[in-house]
Amino acid sequence: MRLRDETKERTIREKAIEMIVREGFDGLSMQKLAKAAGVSPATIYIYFKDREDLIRQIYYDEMLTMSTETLAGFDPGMHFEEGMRVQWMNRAQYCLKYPLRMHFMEQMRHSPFHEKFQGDARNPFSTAMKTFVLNAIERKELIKLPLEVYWSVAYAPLYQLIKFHQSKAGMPGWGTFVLDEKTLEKTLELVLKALQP
Amino acid sequence: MRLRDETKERTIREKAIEMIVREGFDGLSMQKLAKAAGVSPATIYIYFKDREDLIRQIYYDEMLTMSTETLAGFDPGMHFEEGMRVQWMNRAQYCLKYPLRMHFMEQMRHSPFHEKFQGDARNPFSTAMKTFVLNAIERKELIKLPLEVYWSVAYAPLYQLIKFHQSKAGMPGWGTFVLDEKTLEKTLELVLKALQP
DNA sequence: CAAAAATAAACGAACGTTCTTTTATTTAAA
DNA sequence: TTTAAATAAAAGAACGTTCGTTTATTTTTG
Repeated sequence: MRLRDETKERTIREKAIEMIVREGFDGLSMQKLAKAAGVSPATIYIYFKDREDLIRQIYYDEMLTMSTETLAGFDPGMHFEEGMRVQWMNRAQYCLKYPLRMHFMEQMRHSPFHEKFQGDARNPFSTAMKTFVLNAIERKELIKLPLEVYWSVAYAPLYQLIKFHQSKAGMPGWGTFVLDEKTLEKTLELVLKALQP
Repeated sequence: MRLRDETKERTIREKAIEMIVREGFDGLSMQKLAKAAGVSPATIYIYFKDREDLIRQIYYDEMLTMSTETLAGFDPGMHFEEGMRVQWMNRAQYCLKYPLRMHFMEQMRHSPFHEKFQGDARNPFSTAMKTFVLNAIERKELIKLPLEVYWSVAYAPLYQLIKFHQSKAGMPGWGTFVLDEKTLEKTLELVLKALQP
């Protein structure tokens, strides 16, 4: 029995992410990917059922990593301000540490794949988040509002900031933008001001 | 001389948007598009130089429409709260009126096409926005902050709310979410609370 | 040696694009 | 008013290429 070379699978996954980020899903072809990863096209099919399965597996894997890193040091029972700060810093760190993977996820989230794969995903992330919010509302550390409104006000600004940071161009006509810790902290304070009673 | 049938070009554009929204850029093939629009593949090349030019033209056109509708009834000299309200309502109306086009733009914005096409676009939108913000800061109706931070706090929550509204599934494990005017108004008030001195 | 990994080569299908021909419409000479 | 040249739109079929995937074979290793 010959054992699988795990390096091969990792390389395939990494190169796939690179290709998708650089050229979009359009640009991800199995033959080009094989060449980029230094394997035969047929080898890819040992590890992945087909092209869609490849994308799906990368997506799920990244979803899991993201959830795990976002929840590091986080407890749904935390006080609101502390919990928010932990999450903001975790998310920011993740996005800035793995810009490629982040780009991949962003592209994923806005493509038809997202709805296609959504149903299958089971993550402990949502429930933790829900508990955290309900706790905070009950303690009167957070105003009473629908979960979607909370989510939109609490995290959308963070992701937009990160997108500004990562886009080399910045807003057209604006200067370049660098997201430092101070800016992050200041923006978080604005968001907290909006959400606290 | 035979005249162009303008219906043809419009149909091609519409079907292209539909295909991209339903199947992603992956799913947009010239031959399938031709069939969907009821024309010959060669006809598409009368109106568009090539596949990329097709996407680019649809993008620019939609960019323009979006800017125009967002700036309707808006004046950079407006008071902050009123200006924000006008922009929020305009954006929300646009997104809810043209969900397909909105989806197309979202997909566009997160694909490699965005950076590719960005440099060429010239819109009066950015300058109007910049003036509005600087005015508001000077009048002390808006706290002093970088444009990117302002943008992130002021509009990212709105777009996230709209995305929730449009996704049939909602957050996994959450109920369905419908964005009504009251929710919109309440969220805007939260954002204003964050941004006003 | 048994068995799975890995490959090279090839499959039909679909891709973006173009070539050639036909069709519709305007122009203007008869 | 008729008619034919002129021209661009539109179509259909085909181009060579690349696509995702499979088959047949070889290589590696428990």
